[in-house]
Amino acid sequence: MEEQIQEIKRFNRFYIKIMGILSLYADGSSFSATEAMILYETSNKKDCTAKYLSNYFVLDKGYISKILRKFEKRELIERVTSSKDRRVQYIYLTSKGREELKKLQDRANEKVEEMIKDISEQDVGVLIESMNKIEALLETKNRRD
Amino acid sequence: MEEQIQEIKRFNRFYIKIMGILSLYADGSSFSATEAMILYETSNKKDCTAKYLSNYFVLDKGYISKILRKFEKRELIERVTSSKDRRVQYIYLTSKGREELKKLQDRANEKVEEMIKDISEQDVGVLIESMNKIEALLETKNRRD
DNA sequence: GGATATTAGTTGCATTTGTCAACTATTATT
DNA sequence: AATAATAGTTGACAAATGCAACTAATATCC
Repeated sequence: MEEQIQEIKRFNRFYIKIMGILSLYADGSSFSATEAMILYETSNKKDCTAKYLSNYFVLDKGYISKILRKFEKRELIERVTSSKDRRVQYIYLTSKGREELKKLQDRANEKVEEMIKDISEQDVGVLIESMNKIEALLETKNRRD
Repeated sequence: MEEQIQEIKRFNRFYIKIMGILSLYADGSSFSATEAMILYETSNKKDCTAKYLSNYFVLDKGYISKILRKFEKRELIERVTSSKDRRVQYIYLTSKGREELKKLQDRANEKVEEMIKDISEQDVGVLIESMNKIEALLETKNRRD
């Protein structure tokens, strides 16, 4: 048991490092990692709201609000007040927002390609299977929508 | 290929979230995540130096320097100038530093235990195997000491 | 051997990132 | 209607991190 915990922690350290090196979505400068994740989640989540983002990323709602304002200034998103509850604003990517997100994603794709470029096709299969197993085993927990 | 990349990226998002929720080493307040990693790595790496930490974590050396100074003030580390090269200072944990690190580690252990507490022993085995596979497949790259 | 370049670490300043608390507008509760 | 709760905003602030100039030491090159 103790030993298993150590192995899991070792993996976590390892993977933190991998992700740091990948810096997925860290493209030069136009978005911070957090901003990129928010942009992505906005497109991913149906009828996304500030509150959802704040819960999902466990980030202060004031901070989320500021990021969204910036996005709005840059015309990456638009906000539509809910007709049911006028406190709520749904967030949607504009076409420019989708474009920018796509650029980020393309860049992230390249980094992942780079990461696996020396791994045989078969081993990439093993890699993904392993990832899926981990996800399946851990995922039922930590659900919060 | 494209699909595999998407799966890997999905796993990365998933695992970022897991680690966020775990917040390993984020114990209340006495250390930030970065500080905790640095404390750990200081104990982990033989004859650790500021330069090593800066490279290893890809963090500004000025920033590292400040964290180390704080650690020194708190008497968690001590620095010993190398006799071969007096620009270099080796960093060692004091007994107080080891104590604090141990507290962090105990807390991190508890979180990992919590994470796997509803998973059968056998599945924990699968989990760890999967982690090890991922590590083995990715690790030959990204070596920098 | 001295001039010059490089390196490890430090320091002050700037920026980025994030938190907190007070506030507004709106909806829910009683 | 009165009060409480909720979604989001805002400004002041704190923490985390980067940058560039600096010092001291060592390495390199003539």
